[in-house]
Amino acid sequence: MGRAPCCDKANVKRGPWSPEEDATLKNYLQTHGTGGNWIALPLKAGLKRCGKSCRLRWLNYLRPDIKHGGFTEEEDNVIFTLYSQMGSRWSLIASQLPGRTDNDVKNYWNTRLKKKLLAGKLSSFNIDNNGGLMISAAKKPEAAAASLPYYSTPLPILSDVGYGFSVSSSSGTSQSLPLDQVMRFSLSPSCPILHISHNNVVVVSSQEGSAVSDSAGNGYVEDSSGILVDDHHHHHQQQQQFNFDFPYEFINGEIGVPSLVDFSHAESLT
DNA sequence: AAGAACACCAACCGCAAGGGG
DNA sequence: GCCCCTTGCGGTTGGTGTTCT
Repeated sequence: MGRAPCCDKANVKRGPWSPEEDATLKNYLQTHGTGGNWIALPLKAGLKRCGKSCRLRWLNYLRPDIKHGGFTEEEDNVIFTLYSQMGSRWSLIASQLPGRTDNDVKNYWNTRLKKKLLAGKLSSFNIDNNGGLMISAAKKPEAAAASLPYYSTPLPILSDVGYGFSVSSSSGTSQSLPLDQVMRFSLSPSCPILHISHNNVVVVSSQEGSAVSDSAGNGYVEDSSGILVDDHHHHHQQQQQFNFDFPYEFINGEIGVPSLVDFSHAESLT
């Protein structure tokens, strides 16, 4: 036996809310409040809706302080900065944006902001007291020693950006990038962080299962864990794994590489 | 003009956390 | 400490509108 459903699904209305239902819910809440129990609320208010549905409708749409309409560039940058630090904690991100709901922020990110970021159109980011906003999947000792900030959340925003490596310039143009150029920046084995910029170029990794090749025609594939491997070695069961394993920082709106990064691993590619 | 593809977003679902008995 | 219930959250879905071919 699983958990009992929160309401009798056969006897509740689902789908879009009618203006009449909105008015009923709004009037009830403005008169009585939630009463501390959303589950019992629809019955008291005379609505044939699930309590969860009522709560969602109120929080995401009917609340008087909700801000409807487009996001400002300032809001974009707040969302991106916070997402970079904490990942998809939409409620926390939304709490920093008055009038915005977690659902709003989440939808906005998924439908627009990801693309905006990849097109290189985000104009500015916060730089913290240590001079950089760092993004990485794992703590790196050198960064810790240098007192650089680190965050444990990877950059999932890049997980579905497309296939192969591509380059977005700050002017918004995009082109594919030979892997041997990418490998100037892809340095050491272990963590699949896949986004980095250098000299105003942003490099974005591929999705799982895609393949890329360098200018000499050597093939590379991503293995089942999303790690980029040399296709030749892959087939000979001598896998070499190449990943980004260093912190990034935002410098003038670009993601930059701190000077402490050791590029020596890159040599193993050629 | 019509169908397909894409974009947007409201709403739903399931899970986890927290609180009360 | 355990169980049950409610709430809050994040991921996902599906309907609708818009743009493209």
